[in-house]
Amino acid sequence: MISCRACPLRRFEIFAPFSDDDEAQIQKFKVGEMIVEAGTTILMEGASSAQLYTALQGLAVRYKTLADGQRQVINFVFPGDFIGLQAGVMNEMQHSVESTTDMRLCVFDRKSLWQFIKSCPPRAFDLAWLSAVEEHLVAEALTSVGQRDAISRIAWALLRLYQRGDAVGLVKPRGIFLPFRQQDLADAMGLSLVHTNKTLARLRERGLAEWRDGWLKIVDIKGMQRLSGQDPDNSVSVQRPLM
Amino acid sequence: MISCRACPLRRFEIFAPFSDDDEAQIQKFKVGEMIVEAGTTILMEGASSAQLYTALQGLAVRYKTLADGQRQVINFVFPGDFIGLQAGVMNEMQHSVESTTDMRLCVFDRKSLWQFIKSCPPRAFDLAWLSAVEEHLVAEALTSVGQRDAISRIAWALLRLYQRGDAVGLVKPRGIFLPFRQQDLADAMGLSLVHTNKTLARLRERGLAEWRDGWLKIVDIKGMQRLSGQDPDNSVSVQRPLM
DNA sequence: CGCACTCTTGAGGGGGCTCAATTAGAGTGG
DNA sequence: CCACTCTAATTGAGCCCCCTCAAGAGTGCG
Repeated sequence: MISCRACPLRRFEIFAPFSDDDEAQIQKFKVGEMIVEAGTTILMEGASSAQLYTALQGLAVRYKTLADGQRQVINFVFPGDFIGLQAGVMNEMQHSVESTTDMRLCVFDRKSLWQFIKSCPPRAFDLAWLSAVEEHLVAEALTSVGQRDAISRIAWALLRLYQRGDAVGLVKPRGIFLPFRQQDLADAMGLSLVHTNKTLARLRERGLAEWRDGWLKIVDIKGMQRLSGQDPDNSVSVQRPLM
Repeated sequence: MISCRACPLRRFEIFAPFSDDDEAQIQKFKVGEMIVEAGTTILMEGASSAQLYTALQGLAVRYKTLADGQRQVINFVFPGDFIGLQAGVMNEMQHSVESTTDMRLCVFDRKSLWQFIKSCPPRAFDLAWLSAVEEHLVAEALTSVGQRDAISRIAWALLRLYQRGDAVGLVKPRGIFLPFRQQDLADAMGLSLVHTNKTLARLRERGLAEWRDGWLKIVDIKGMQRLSGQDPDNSVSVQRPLM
């Protein structure tokens, strides 16, 4: 088991720096690691999980399922994301989390969350911080889905995925490997699978971005930013704590 | 200035109970009250406010503005809602807050938030809790906007507004007074003003709900729940802390 | 009385939907 | 080694929901 000190995520500047004391506290809170295969349901809507997690490696999808089987993808999970805060703080998850790839997760015990907070109040602040960042991301998605047409939405989503991956070192020379299905992207942006597919083709034809066989390549960043309505100045991702 | 002990919001069961000690701590954190007129911008996107607020009376709208002037309403603000957590925890608001009616707000000093957390760990936990509830509400809106058609979205929104108002005692025999504009509802649900208006008319004709001159009356709750895709069992709102 | 704001209603067009069929790739088992 | 199955991506056809444009009514206010 990797110690928090040696956690490879810590070097990325998107994460707020740790004091040695913070580190010691969080190390005590950590109870182990978990490895799951692609396609595993890590947390289930309505469940009251005994564990909370931080994603260390791999990708996942957070989604809500409706009575008629429709699915809304709330967000994509990247390394460093804290999973299960809702269950920890309210008593029940309001959405499910399913791994898209094999994953390695840092495991925390829900019961000791309270103890953890008492011993280290500043970390409670971090919990709120994490949650506020999460809300911000969901609000941005809502804005995109509510106000923009298909090509802008898809451009926005691809750009966000790219930036989030970049912040945790996932970008390689040939692009970034994001093995989500087109259906996941469609369910995230409130579009049909068919129209998502056609819109991806349009982005390719217009020389803006390519996403084939899981590999995403942003060809024209400026063009993508313009299309997605993203402010180039504000494209720097917000810093947030790592638990 | 009303003391926290006498706060009229405390009696509503949607809010998690206070211990006397909690109350004393939060009273120290409170620095005053603020009255604003309808149409006031309380917090501005991009700003780093020195104050945080809890709405005591009146209604407001949280929204993001896009470069081209489009607007996405993220959520509606009801009494008991904490405003400005983003500014308190990240350094900048990611959306604006504008009052729809005259409002009375409880004012907290941002600088002392840190002190408050240290002195009262349980309340630090509440901050995370509040933030998680807020994220949940936004995720629900995203689900509605992303997956449902116009009439379902509007039905969902009206039902949510009604339930949220009911939880803080705003429902009168003739209904609930919600003086938002149709444009606000349209911007919240990602619909045009025109289509929102026509959809409201359809809800009226079908004997489901009426919203005229600011007064909202849910005529057929079961029908509205069915239409909005809301689970009747789950319609009870989640409990949350009051700051 | 003119201006501004909000709500309302009609008309026409298009963006994104559903239905349907095809291709490609990965298992799986005989 | 090849049928068979299953999943994911792709492409075409037709249609409808919701968009925009436009005009009008009701209300409050300077």
